[in-house]
Amino acid sequence: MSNTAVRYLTMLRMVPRFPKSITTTELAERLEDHGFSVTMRSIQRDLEKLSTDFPLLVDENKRPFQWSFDREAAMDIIPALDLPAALTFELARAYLSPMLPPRALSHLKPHFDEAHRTLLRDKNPLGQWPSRVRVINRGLGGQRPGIDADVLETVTEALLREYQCKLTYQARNWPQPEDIVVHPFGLIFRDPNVYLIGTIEGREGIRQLVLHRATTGELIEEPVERPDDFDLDLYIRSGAMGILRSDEPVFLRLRCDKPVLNHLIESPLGFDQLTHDIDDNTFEISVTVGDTQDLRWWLTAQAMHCDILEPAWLRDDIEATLELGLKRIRRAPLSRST
Amino acid sequence: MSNTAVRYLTMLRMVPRFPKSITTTELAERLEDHGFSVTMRSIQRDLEKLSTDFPLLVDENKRPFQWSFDREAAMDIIPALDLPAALTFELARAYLSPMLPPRALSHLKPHFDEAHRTLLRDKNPLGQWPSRVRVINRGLGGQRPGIDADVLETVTEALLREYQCKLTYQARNWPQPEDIVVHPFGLIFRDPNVYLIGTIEGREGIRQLVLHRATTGELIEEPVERPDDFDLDLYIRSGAMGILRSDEPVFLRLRCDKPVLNHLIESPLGFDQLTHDIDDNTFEISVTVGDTQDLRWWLTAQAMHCDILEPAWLRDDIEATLELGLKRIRRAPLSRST
DNA sequence: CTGTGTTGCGACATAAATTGACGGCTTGCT
DNA sequence: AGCAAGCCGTCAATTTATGTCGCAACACAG
Repeated sequence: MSNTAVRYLTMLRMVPRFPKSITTTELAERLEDHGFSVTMRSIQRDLEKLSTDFPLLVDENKRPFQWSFDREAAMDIIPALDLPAALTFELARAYLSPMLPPRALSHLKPHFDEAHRTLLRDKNPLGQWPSRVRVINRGLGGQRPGIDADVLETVTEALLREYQCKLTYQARNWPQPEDIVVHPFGLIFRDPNVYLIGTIEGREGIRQLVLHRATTGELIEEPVERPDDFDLDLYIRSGAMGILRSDEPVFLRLRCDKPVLNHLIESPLGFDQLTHDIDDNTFEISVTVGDTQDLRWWLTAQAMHCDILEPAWLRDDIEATLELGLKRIRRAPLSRST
Repeated sequence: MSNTAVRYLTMLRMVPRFPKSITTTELAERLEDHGFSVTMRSIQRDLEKLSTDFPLLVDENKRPFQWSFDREAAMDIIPALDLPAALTFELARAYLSPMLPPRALSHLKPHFDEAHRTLLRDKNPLGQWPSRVRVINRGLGGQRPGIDADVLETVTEALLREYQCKLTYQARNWPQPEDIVVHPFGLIFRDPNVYLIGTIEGREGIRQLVLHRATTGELIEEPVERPDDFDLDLYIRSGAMGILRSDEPVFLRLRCDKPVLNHLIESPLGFDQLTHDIDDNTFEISVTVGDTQDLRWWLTAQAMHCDILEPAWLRDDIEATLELGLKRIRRAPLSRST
């Protein structure tokens, strides 16, 4: 194939989205790396030709011209999205919107937009598609705390490139925001919050920084100092996040009422789930699951619909939770007591 | 710009992923629509040239050659994903994997792969990125029931194009699978299941079909017969899905213990949430939320950490749930009783 | 302010490619 | 068998792409 066309494509992929930019000289080098040896002149001509068909922006003020791709511009996918794929993108957006911080979502926006356009344009003359599909999200529907535009970007880049970064941060118990230098070890997305795990320069111990408490972020091009034996999984399992009570999986055996918990049969809790009917109104399942907070919540709420046959300690746990809850709710303040 | 290169791009976008295909003749027509008038001969030549640089497949057995794009092939995005965008894709995958049926996810796979490669290749010589980020999912971590490859595809296409479709389906109370013709009205994704809402030809009433119970699907190119006044949102709110107890939002007032429920302060349950401290160990929040099943679960499990000040009926509800649960768990079968 | 190096751009000649046209050939269908 | 559609090789005319040169504009350092 005429390597011209391929070179065009390669060039297009090299031009970054707007805030960033690239110069002809850089392009020349990078093309060289890819095996295209062409004159600078050609690159200049190419860029101009391309900008008639693609949303390329030039800043002609700085002298090595700064070329960038329109920030919002639709992405071009090859091959074009087909209908099911586009629909899947829509679903993804519905699922992710309440889960990911808005800033992160914005990176996916051009892609979602492309999918959206495909759905509207392609075959659906009525444009009625949005009225045909609904996603019902689980959870309490809380809001995600807002994360600063730059902070997330800085932190992810620092993490991936193993650099330090500077954050303006105010922990819950700090009287006021401080500028801190962080050595990032890892990032944990846990439903409502995003945690940066790392050390703060000049202070002891591994910290968890809740990203929405940071207001500014800046990359520092200094290598991270990290203990060789740090391991994010071990850190999480150590209980530092207060999530998993234990690393041990739980072998769970439940006796469930039939109409109410039928969905357990069709959506097993784990890969090894075994189900067998006891009588017309009862069935038992046995399955290995992770010992999570959510599991306890669910069992607590379902206690009236099932018996926890095993493990005994978990049943005792739930019983205690129920007991404490009931005790408290019974001596609860009157509704109008504030 | 030389319209050759643009034509190449346009052609590439027209070639669908593998199971589907397109012929030179079709391409000629569609290119004509896009304003490229070229000989068939050129198109033939183009396709051959392109296939040296792109994973194009040809079936030369059928006589109008069938061209398609490699099903698994990496997508090409213009411009290339930058680091934060690629990371966001990774996160999206982590969040979505347990949420979406595998078949739907497979449509996103090429895109996730592209992101993955970007992360590994681009700037991260150590390839250590996967050890740096974790997503901790909520929920019980159950499996999604498997949905047949064709079924989801057929159903989405039927929905979008307003056609009927034929499914081999076995409802829970049917003795054996039957072939039914469905008039699809809408699709509802609700965490573990996907529901197709519509009518069955020759039977009364609007049905909910759980997609994983269908084994085959086939598009029927006949227009859907749907009441003009059908509205998916109204349908859901009518309680048909057994989700929302009421359409009415709940005005919730909680008195919470401080260290345990601190996260409510930072991740409000709703936009109008107001918080005020009572003393060092207690705070109150008031907020409007949807009356969902999940809300009740959560309140039940949190009963030991907070008082439900309002609404009284919800408190009574939770109290009843706790009471029944406790009663049941206390007279539960012994652990070794099976 | 002045040189120096870099970058952009117009022009031009050459090399390379694209393209349509034609004709022979295979394949599938009637 | 006959016909139509589609694939492919070939070729000449045309269009493009590319390197090179020269000049101008700009950036920067001294």
